[in-house]
Amino acid sequence: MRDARSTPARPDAQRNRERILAVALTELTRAADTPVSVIARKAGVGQGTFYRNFPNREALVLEVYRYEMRQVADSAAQLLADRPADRALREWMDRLARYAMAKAGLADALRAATSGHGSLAQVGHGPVTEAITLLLAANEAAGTIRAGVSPDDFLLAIAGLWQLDPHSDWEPRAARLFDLVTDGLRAGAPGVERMPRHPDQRASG
Amino acid sequence: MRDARSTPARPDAQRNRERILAVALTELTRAADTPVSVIARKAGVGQGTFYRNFPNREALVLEVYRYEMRQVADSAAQLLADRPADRALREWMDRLARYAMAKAGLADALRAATSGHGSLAQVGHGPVTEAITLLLAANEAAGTIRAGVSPDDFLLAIAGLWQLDPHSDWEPRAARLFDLVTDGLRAGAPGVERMPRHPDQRASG
DNA sequence: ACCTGAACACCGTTCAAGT
DNA sequence: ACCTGAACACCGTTCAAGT
Repeated sequence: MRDARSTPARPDAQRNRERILAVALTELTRAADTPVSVIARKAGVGQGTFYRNFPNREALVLEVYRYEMRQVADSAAQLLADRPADRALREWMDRLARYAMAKAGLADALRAATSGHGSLAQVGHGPVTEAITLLLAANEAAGTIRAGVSPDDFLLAIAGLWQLDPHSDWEPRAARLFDLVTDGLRAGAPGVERMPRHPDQRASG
Repeated sequence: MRDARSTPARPDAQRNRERILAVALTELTRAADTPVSVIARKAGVGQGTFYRNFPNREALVLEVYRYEMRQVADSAAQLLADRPADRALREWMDRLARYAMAKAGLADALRAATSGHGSLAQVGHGPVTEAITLLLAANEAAGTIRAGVSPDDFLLAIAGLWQLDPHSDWEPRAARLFDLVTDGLRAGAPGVERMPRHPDQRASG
């Protein structure tokens, strides 16, 4: 492993690392249990080179998954600029769901590699938590959710997402989960006296 | 594997199976990655005997975890006999949380063994789903939750439970999750006009 | 029938040898 | 410095040989 403070890697070494990551994304999405040896071979490097770049298999999987999560996380700011806070939150959840399902192979790889420590939802921790913080703050300010809900609370409430089977008809189940969570967040919010139960349902980003 | 229709096993063979299960419960709770060879040895049998009783490691872990889940599931009926429906539901969730945390080692073993298929929450499927069905029906009848929530919806909403770290201060986080879910279930329920947000908090079974 | 334990297949990780 | 790939350690599963 090489950190930001050390001498920059030789360009060819740099490229090795990137190739490994690219191959890992493709390969682990297809089959979560692809051996390190196969990933190394397809990336055109020896196993030793793999372990020069990553301390172990888990570190690789984590980095790949983290990168993917950051993509969704980063879209939150834009959504908030375009729509009312409650619509932005719901659209973001929908995107998260699509991402989580598209990368389910990766998620399995992560579960297998990190069994025991580190839960799936908290992987993008930096970016994802930031995104949720933004979304919750905007909604709290708009009076569309109650105060005092932490990003951690929110993540825990939607954790069921990662239990859905991407090969199944997961959309309605995710929608029902989001409806329930939305109602839970709304309960006791200042802007809510007699509100329809989950009005976002009729909309589609 | 031997199913119910075949000739009953010899008493000594029967005892082997039970010893394996007992050792597995202890050992997997302590360390989720205990090898099959160790479990077999501590149970006093050869590896071949292990595989005569279980098709693979996953089947063992599943059977142990399923048995543990059934314990919690079966307590639902009694709770409903003793208390109002909403209190019974909350107390049952609290018990489920304590069980899930106590058996976290087992849960890890299961995650590792079944990575890809079968989510943790749905393992006890038979008994657990039955228990939830009872609890939801009673609450719907009492007007304390809205109609049309399936056991599957409920399981998805509390799935975050299995992400908590049993070595951490998980109780308040579980409580906040349950509060949010309770509010979500309550939204739009007939018996609710102006209800306190989550009144169960002040109570303790 | 049922049991044992050595043998097999396979994977993650390391390291001696090379450039 | 960095790379390669054979070697090592370890685990799940099978199977020949025994009772």
